[in-house]
Order: sequence, then C-alpha cells, then structure tokens
Amino acid sequence: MATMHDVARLAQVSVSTVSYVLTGTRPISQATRDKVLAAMAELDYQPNAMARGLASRRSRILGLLMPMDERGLGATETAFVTGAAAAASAVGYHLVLSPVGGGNLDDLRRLASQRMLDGVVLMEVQLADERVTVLQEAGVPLVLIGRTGDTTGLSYVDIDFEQTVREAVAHLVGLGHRHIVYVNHSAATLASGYGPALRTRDAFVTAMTGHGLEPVMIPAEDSAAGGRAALAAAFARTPELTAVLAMNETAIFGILGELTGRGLSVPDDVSVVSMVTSPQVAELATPALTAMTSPGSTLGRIAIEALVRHLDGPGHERHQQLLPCALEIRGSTAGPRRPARVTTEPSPTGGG
Amino acid sequence: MATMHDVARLAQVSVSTVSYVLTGTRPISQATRDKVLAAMAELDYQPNAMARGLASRRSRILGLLMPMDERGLGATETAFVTGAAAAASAVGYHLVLSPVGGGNLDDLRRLASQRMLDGVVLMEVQLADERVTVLQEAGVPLVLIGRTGDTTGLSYVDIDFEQTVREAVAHLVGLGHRHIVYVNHSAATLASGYGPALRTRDAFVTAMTGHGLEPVMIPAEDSAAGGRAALAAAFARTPELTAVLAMNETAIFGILGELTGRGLSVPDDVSVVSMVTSPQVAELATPALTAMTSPGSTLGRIAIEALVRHLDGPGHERHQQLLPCALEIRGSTAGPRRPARVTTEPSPTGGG
DNA sequence: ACGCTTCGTCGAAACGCTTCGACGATCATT
DNA sequence: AATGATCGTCGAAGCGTTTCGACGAAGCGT
Repeated sequence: MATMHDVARLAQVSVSTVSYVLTGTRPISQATRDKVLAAMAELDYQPNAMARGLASRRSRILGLLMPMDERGLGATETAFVTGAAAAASAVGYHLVLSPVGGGNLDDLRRLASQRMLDGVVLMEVQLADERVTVLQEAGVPLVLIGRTGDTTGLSYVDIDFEQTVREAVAHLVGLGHRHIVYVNHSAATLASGYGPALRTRDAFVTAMTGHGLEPVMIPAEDSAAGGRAALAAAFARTPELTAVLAMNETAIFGILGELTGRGLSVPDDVSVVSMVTSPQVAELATPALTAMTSPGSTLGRIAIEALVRHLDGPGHERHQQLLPCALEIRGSTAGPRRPARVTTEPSPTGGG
Repeated sequence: MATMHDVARLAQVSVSTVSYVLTGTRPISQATRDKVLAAMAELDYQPNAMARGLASRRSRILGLLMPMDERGLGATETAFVTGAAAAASAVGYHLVLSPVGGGNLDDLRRLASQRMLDGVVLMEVQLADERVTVLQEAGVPLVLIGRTGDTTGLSYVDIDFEQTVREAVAHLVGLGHRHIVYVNHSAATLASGYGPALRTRDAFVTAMTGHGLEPVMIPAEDSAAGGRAALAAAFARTPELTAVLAMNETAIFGILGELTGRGLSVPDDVSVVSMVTSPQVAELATPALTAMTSPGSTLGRIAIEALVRHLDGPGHERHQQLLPCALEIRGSTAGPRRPARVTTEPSPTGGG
C-alpha cells in the first residue's frame, strides 16, 4: 500500500505538498499538481483513512442511530436509511449504522466519546429522548429525524403531520365522507410519548372539527390482528362509518382483511387512506392503497446534508424543517356509496 | 477529552503501561492495573478510535455491503442487517453499512483501499460477482451472505435452498396436493444469475420429480401486479392447480389478491406457501401465510462471527455453511378440497 | 553466591497524515 | 530601486495510539 511519502518521492516534492494537492488547503501550481496527480495515479495511491482522521481530527464518518427492534425496519424507515446513505456517500462521508436504542445509553456515550463519529443523525426520536442529552454532552453535532418535545437549539427534519392529516381528511371529506374513523397506534405507544402518534391524533381532531365533523379515534396494536380488532371496535362505535384513516402501516392489512371479511368492499363501501406509508407497501394491498406517502429518502438526505453543512461550515446553526407526506391516490378511496348510512336517510332512489 | 498521557501522568506510570492495561498485550501487576483503571475512571477516559486504528492497523470497523435499490430493503434483508449489527457490536466491532452495489466497483475499490474496513460482509451476492474479485485483490477479508457460482476459497453463509424447497413441497404433497405451481422471480432476474432464484428452481424440479409430480413453474415480476399476472398464467397452464409455492415476497400479495378476485378461497380452494419470508410479512396477509421463514438475523450473526474469527485468530480459514428456512404453518395451507380438479374426475359424492 | 529466565515497566520509534511557521521568488506599489 | 504582499513550497511538529527493544528486579536451580 503506497503512502504519501512514496507519492512525494516519486513526484519529487515534499509530503506536505502532496497533502495540499489532496485537500486543497493551500494553492499549488498547476505543474506541481500534475506531477503529484501523476504519481498518485501511478502508485494507485489511496489516503489512509485512519491517519487522515487522526491528524485532522475528522473521521468523515457519520452515525445513523436507530433503535432496531426484533421486527426490523419497515419500508418507511428503510427509506430514511437509504436516503441518508446515498447523501453521505455523495459528499464523501461514510455512514455507520448503529443499532443504539434508548436502552443502552452507556454504549452511546462510549461511541460518542471515541471520536469516531463526526456527527450523528438520530432516528425514531421520542418526545423526551435521553440520547439527545448524551450526545450534546459529548459534544457531538446531531440532527434528528423526528422531534423531541422541546426543540430549542436542536436541528431536525420531520414529517409535517399536521398538514399531512389535514390533506388526508380533506381528500376524504372532498369525496363526500362524513364519518371518518382514525386508527392510530396502540394506547401503549401513545402513552410512551411517540410523537407521530400524538401529533397526528391532535391534527385529526383539529381537521375534523374544522370540517364540522366528529373525530372518532381508535387505537390499534401494531399487527394485522390489531387492525382487525380496531376495525371491529370502530364499527361498534360508529356503524355508519364510510372511511378509515390509518396511521399504522402494520395494522392496515388487518383492517383490509376485516373489511373483506365483513363483506364490505374497498373502496365502494368503505374508503381507506393509509398515513405515512411507502409506495411499496401501498402497492401490496388489493386494491392498492390511497396513501400519504412519506418523503422517506428525502428526509434522510436532508438530515445528512444539514449535518454536513454544520460540520463543514461552522456558523450554520439549527436546521428545522417539516416535510408533508404526499397524497397518492390509488384504488382504496372513492365517494361513499350513499351520502351517509344514517338510519333516518332517504332511500338511494328517492330525491334529496 | 482525556488522552492516554493524562491517564499515565495521573496514575504515575508510562504511556505504554496504560496501553498494556487496555489491550492486555503484556502482563501488568495487579497494583499497577488498579492505579491505571482508577485514573481512567476518574478522567472518564475513552481511547481515541482513530489513533488506535492508525497505530494498530486495525480499525475495528466491519463493512456490510448491500446494494440498496430504490425499493429499499425487504424485511428479510433487514433481518440480515440487524443480526449482523447486533453480532458486531457484541464483539466490539462497529458496522458500516455501505450501499455499494454492483455498479460502482471503483467506489468499492476505493473503500477497500482506504484501510478503514477490517473486513467485509457482502450481501445479495450474484453467481458471478465482481465485488468479490475487487475485495480479494484489495486483500480485504470477506464473508458472503449468499454464494457465488464458484465458492472455492470463499467463506459464506447462505440459505439451504434445496432443503427448504424440499420441505415446502413435502408439506404440500403431504396435505394431498398433486398440482403445485412454483412462482419464481422474473425471467430477467433469472437470466441475471440470481442464485436463490436459480437454486430454488432446480430444487423444485428435483423435489417434484422425486414425488412423481410434474414441476410447473411461472416467473413473476417483483410486484403485486406481477403476482396477479403470474397466477393468471398458472391457471391458464394448469387449471387443476390446488397449491402455489411462491419465491417472491413482493408478488405474493398479488397472488392472494388474484385468488380472491377469482372467488377462490385460501386455503380451501388453493393452498399458498411463501418461500424465504419473514414472519412479519407472513402475518400481514389474510389468512396469515404458511411460509418458509428465512433465518435472517442468524445468517447475519453467523457471517459476522465467521469474519471476526478470521480476523482475530488467523489460521481459521473458509467458513461455509447452509441454513434451511423453517416451515411455519399458518393459515394458508390445507388439504385440497377435492383430490384433484381434473376434468375426468368422479363427482365428490361418487366412489373412487 | 552464580548465572538464567521470567516479570513488569519504561522510553522511544513508528503509524500516515495534516497543518503551522518559514522562506525564497514573483510581482505590484511607491 | 526599495518595500511589501502574495504565491508556492518545504521541513518539522504534532495527532493519540501500539509495539519493540531494553532493563532492573525477582525467582530459580545448583
């Protein structure tokens, strides 16, 4: 493995000159530069990352910290990762994925103190997330994907849940739906302070109230069975429902199954909109789901870019940005078969 | 940030002694060790990863190279990753995920030459994979998840496709099915030399022939639509089919949709077995899918362990291992309603 | 009491790079 | 023509470890 010394010797310049050619830190004449470049090419020289990191005190490694539970990553989280990885690689950084969850804060502290990471992107942020404190204390620049409750002085990118819910509700209301049920994550998840669940819940209430409608909400476990149970509960509570807005990518298939099981057709009898869902998952369902598609890889990319901007040019402070999910209409939404299934309703053939 | 010098000064020993305490390279008396440990604790000392890497020429970073296409990672691939990450972290290594695909071999060459990675695990290996050559030339120890065509001198862990297919077929045949259609990946994927598709294809032929049955196989694009089309083709070719064995995690939902669309019930009319599928995906379907569950995280863990063993203790050479998928019976398989839907069949009520 | 290992520790030399201060050589300014 | 700037390059001092050779102090057999 060739070193800088070898290159310098071959090009007949000093080591520092080679370094300047590489980093562009100081001006170098074209002639010298060419000599050096030629020598590097001839020796197939690659700078040693460790040495570079030690001398410059910058590893050019970024960390992506995500709690990986047994269930693995959904397509949405995967999109964060791929977006972040691509962005990092595009600006010459490496991306370390670390499965550092909320549990082992000591691991995180150790990782942060080893000076191996120039900066960190935190995923799956809770409203109160101790990891943020640990990293701040260790002096590691960080960007969140998601938000803590208090975001003072923090950089983050997150989904604009308010607008996303507003658009989803507007879509359904625009189609004529009046009885819309919101299927959220489980009660336990809500209680644990999971931001997306809480924010969408509030946004749903606001949106529905704004349309003069009653916001009916049902929690669901993150499983197909949870979805079935939630839908059963929804019908028990609101028999006249004609549309479901689901915030639970896992439960959605149970919801669809239960609907079919009850002999109800999607979208003719009941419309379904899935929130914060990747196109891949939306396409799996039959019919394909109308969904609010999460800007997953964009989110990852923006987070990395904000982080790198912070590292390269100091002075760039907080970056706070919200991105809405995009409404993608597929086959699971339509106007309600009848204006509403209210008991005292005129027959379909009758006049209004 | 405290350095070794600070620790040495506080403990009143030399720097090298501190290093020996840390690495265990040379014997240190208990008294000295205690002094040093106390000093480290007091200063909250953490060794600098870059300096350590430079001096020891070992970064303690492992690479997990996976081509990330737009579609992101399926649950199965994600399981590899989480298993590998957990295993690496357990033995004190970091894991870098790099989205280095087959395309940018130069990127890979660069990465390998930077001496930042002690070793590498390669995912999504093709039968002829140039990345293997590049890494071998760069002298980077590597372990494959999957297999190339010629595995001489290579370490790998892979799914035992032969046994997996054999078990799946045996399950269906044992239930009484005689007309089983195998839905594989697309023709293009087969042509590109995708090992799992090719190996399962051959294994299916062997298994079916062994039971004295005709192996019918249909390719499918990796999408719900592909699954629907494949199923239609299957019925056109084998109207009497009573069971589907699907190697395509994405198409499976299309297959189920098409079945339902034709008014056929799963498993009463047609049984479905999904190959190399994660429990999470299997549970999404209604009914939950009987599936051959891939040993995803185990595969990742074993790969990392083999790699680390190779790095720490030289002399350990090739590690080659195959793991079968486990048959998990859920709701999508049952005996055929009638022995077979052959045209010249006696009526259900009639005698044999 | 004698040389011989073995043990525990030290000092110093890497590891391969970045970066700082210095220093001729050019070039414009007075 | 003298005076600064500016430009391009060099040498050397780190960066924080590991690791090698050396060396005094024990411990052993004889």
